[in-house]
Amino acid sequence: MKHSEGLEWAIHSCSLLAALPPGTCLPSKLLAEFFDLPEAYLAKQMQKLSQAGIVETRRGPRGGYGLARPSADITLLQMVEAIDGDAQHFRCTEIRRCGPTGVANRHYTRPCGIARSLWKAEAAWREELNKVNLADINRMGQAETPPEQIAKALKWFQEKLAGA
Amino acid sequence: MKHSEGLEWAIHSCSLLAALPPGTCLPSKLLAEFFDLPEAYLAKQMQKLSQAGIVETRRGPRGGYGLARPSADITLLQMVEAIDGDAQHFRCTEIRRCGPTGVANRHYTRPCGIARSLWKAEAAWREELNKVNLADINRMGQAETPPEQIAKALKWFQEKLAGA
DNA sequence: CTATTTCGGATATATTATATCCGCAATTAT
DNA sequence: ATAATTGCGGATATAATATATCCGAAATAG
Repeated sequence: MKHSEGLEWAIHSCSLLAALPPGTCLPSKLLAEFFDLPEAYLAKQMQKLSQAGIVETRRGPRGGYGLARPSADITLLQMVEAIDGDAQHFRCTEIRRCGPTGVANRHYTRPCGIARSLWKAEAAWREELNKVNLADINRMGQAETPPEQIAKALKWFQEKLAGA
Repeated sequence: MKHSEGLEWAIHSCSLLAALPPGTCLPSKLLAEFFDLPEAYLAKQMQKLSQAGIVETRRGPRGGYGLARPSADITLLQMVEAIDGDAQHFRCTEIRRCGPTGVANRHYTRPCGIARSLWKAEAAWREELNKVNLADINRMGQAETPPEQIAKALKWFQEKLAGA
């Protein structure tokens, strides 16, 4: 019961794209360098975001990944589901029907209380994730990121994009 | 991002113990037979419940597992954490501090908005799980379990406990 | 005291996650 | 056109975790 490590990478990458001027396109090489992450595996995460329609890709020189929608229209839930999948965390195998005291399937009309309770909690979790979007995250980021880092990052991108 | 399969087994086993007369003690062999599950692995789940103080164990003849507390005092969250662990699902590795634009650790005063948002959603999930206890689950079970199965189970236990 | 029952830690196997590599297709700058 | 860049998808290797089993130690009934 845990998130994949790539989730953190993917969300931070989206957050970075949202912080830069709209339409900015960053290749996986640059993203990996910025966060000091393994490029090939980060690219796999971005690929998942692309398949989910969260980022758009541009191939070829000057290509890379860019947000497919305004940051306010990309929720945390969408990113989480893109990376970790949208399957329910609890999969009921209906063991209540098994064993010597089980009865015919038609007698079971709805999921058992255990499954319903666990699914209800999952729903609360998803609801909370759906309340937060990339714009919110970047507002928080602006308040909590050290000014020194913001300056450093601005300078770094200027040099990188100028050099290319 | 998913629950272990043993979670379903553990909760159903607790639910069964709560449904039987207080103080009832069932060995893993009987539990496994009742749900048609692999005995050795089910015992592992019960072991976790025991280590978490949810069930008490009695070794030797006539031994087995029994609830350590009244069913109203055992929450779904406690059982979930006993089986799947109580670690946070999202582990922040602070990649914001890495790479060429990171600054000294002392400049970061609190977790980033991404981690806080994900943890908040987890908190909502735990809160929901903590609202439900074993007594609730069994009330639900009484309403949704086919009467045919209840009768069958009663008979099965009578025979089993008489034969022993 | 002894035989039996049952739990619990150690161990093995299977599955999944993590990480990498390479050829291909698409795009762009020259 | 051509060469260079970049993402995509498949194939593969390794690490971590979940799943499953076994056997010894502990406890009890008789």
